[in-house]
Amino acid sequence: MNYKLDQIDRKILEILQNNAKITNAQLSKEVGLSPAPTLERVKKLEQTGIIQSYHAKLDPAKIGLGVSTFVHVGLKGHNKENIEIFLNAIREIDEIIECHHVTGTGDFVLRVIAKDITSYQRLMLEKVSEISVVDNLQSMVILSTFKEKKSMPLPL
Amino acid sequence: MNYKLDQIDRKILEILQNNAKITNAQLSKEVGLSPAPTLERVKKLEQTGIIQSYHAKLDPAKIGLGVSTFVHVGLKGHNKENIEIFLNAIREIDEIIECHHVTGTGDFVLRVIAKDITSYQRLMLEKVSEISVVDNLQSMVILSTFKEKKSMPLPL
DNA sequence: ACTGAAAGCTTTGTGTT
DNA sequence: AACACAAAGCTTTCAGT
Repeated sequence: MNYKLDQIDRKILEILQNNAKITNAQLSKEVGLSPAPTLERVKKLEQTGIIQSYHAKLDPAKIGLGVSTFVHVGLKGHNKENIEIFLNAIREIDEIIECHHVTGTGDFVLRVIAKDITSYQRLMLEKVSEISVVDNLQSMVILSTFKEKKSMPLPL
Repeated sequence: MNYKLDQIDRKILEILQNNAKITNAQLSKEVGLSPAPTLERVKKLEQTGIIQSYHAKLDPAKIGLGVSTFVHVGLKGHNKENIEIFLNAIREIDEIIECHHVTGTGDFVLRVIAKDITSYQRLMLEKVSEISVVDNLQSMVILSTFKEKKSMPLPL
């Protein structure tokens, strides 16, 4: 499932990844089309699912979320049942904002966000460690973030 | 720098994190205010920087980006100069969409996205490994993503 | 924080190149 | 496909309450 995007489509995608709130009038100017066909292209990109959704990005620090981490999780077994148990538990925990199944030493990588180290520690001890199928945990606290592109490279 | 948000502000933030394209009219209905004061609150949240930006989220698979990874990077030394050299090199590489300085075994965690395993391998071998201050690399390929919340937990 | 009105823009549709 | 133009519908702003 791969679509043929021309140069204009790519430009639209690049712009909307970085600024979803741009008006269609402005967007059309930047890509060099008139408003009508520009909007048509955006609609098509949405309908085909190339554009999945639009999100506001908040500043974690300003809403009292000072701690952001990656956590490597090893499970006690790699069978389907254990994975299901783990995922069901993960789904219930609001502070876990991402959960990826990965190759390598651990089985899963989590992205966790919390108010401070104290509440992070309590979260990990009381909730994540307590999941029956969890064997081992390794936390990496993010000290600072140097790059956080909201746009992906568009190939071809 | 922390702001006092009431229940309505939190509801606005929650909604906009999940759907930045909602109209003000609809948003005002969902939070139970009329359009004018609702818009005022959104503007204030933008001005204070609590809302940082708005982004379109694309489907990587549909634009031909099949490989997404985490990479742990260890540097040859933890001094300022080496870190600067590393960050300057990282900034130039489009496929690296995130770079975090973290505690733990490695020094940095990267988020990398590429067309396929072949081009990923070439990217790592020819570009990332070649950075003079890089000592060791460990890639974890994301097999699947089970949770990817675009909204963070709002404390209090 | 609300209502109500006015201005401006977005968006849609038609006909044309 | 894209354009220009016009019409309809929102969004947004600005009064006054």
